[in-house]
Amino acid sequence: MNTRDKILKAAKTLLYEEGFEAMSPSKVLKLSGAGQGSLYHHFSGKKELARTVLDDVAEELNEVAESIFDNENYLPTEKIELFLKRKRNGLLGCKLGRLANEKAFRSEDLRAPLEKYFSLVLTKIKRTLIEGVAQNLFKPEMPVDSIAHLIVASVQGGYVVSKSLNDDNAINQATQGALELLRAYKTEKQT
Amino acid sequence: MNTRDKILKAAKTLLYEEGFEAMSPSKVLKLSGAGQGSLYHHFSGKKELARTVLDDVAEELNEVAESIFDNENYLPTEKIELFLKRKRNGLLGCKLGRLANEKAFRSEDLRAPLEKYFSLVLTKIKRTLIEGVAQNLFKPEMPVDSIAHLIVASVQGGYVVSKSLNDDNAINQATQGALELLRAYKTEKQT
DNA sequence: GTCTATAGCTCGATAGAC
DNA sequence: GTCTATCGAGCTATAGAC
Repeated sequence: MNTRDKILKAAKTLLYEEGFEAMSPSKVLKLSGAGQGSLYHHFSGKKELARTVLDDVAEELNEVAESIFDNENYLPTEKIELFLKRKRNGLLGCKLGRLANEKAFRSEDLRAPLEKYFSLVLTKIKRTLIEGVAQNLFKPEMPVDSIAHLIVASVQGGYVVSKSLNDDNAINQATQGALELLRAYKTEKQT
Repeated sequence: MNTRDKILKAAKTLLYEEGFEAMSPSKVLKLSGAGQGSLYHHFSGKKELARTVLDDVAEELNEVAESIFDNENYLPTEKIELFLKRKRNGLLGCKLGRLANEKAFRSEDLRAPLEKYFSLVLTKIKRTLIEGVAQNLFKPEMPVDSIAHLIVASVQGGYVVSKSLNDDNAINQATQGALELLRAYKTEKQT
């Protein structure tokens, strides 16, 4: 692995585990094994390094979402279920959502990967719900927009509650709750 | 207002607006107008200052929750509705939940106020749901534990999504979604 | 109890040899 | 392209006058 990639890998780990503010260039360089100047040879600074990492992370998470929601092997109802039933460790957190509260993410350049990912996921879920209604799997009165938001929020909020309670399972209870509630919007066509 | 209170007030503002890491003692002192030594006369350091502020914030938020869930004037269904319909500005964030992802909050001493508040709220919501079932307002098959988690997560996750999208209303869509889904668990006794 | 001065450290970033 | 050395600024905390 070349120096640039080693730096990116170290930055990715630190962004996930400690966040942006705590990811100091010196920590990145120490973890990557690279020398001091290398970071500023490959990147204009800490911000650009983080942005490069986060564009990559957003792409990864988007591929996970695609593997569920753009997969023709599943029914709309199954897609929603698969997304909500993913096993998540609440004490780790979402690689993007965990950063949303940091001061630096009020600026467009750092927030952009978060906006891109959440927009995409919300769109995919909304479309899936609409398809479910069209296929008579969900009841027609389903408010797709607000329910798409709720589904995403149940994951992100689950992480927050898990971390606050130091309970890795709180997030799974939240997504389980969303799943239970959604059942009521299924038609009799369902098992 | 005495110096200690001025310092607490400034720290409270900065914790809410910028978080713990970004709340430097120098900023606190500048905002409060107090001199350098005062902070360390009244508090052992930055951590104890934050803990004092957060115990206070947890108490405030708990009083809000009590005003809804421990109020005999409302039906259980109305209590849940009031909680979910509170107008929230998604770009501000929860004074406690916004801190959950910071590194310093992995230690017990800083996390304690967050755990206390979320435990209390979850307990109150769960109890309210159980009362609702007992009064035949909610259907008996309602899974109260996971739904209580979902309700809290819809708020906390709503803030995360709002900040990520820079959309102050995303949180209201998420809580609205929770409300819509809950409707299906209401009995015919409801209007 | 409040102030000014300053310690020791780490931050993000730069200079310049090789 | 990678390294070592170092900058100025801001960090958390302490010393000591009043």
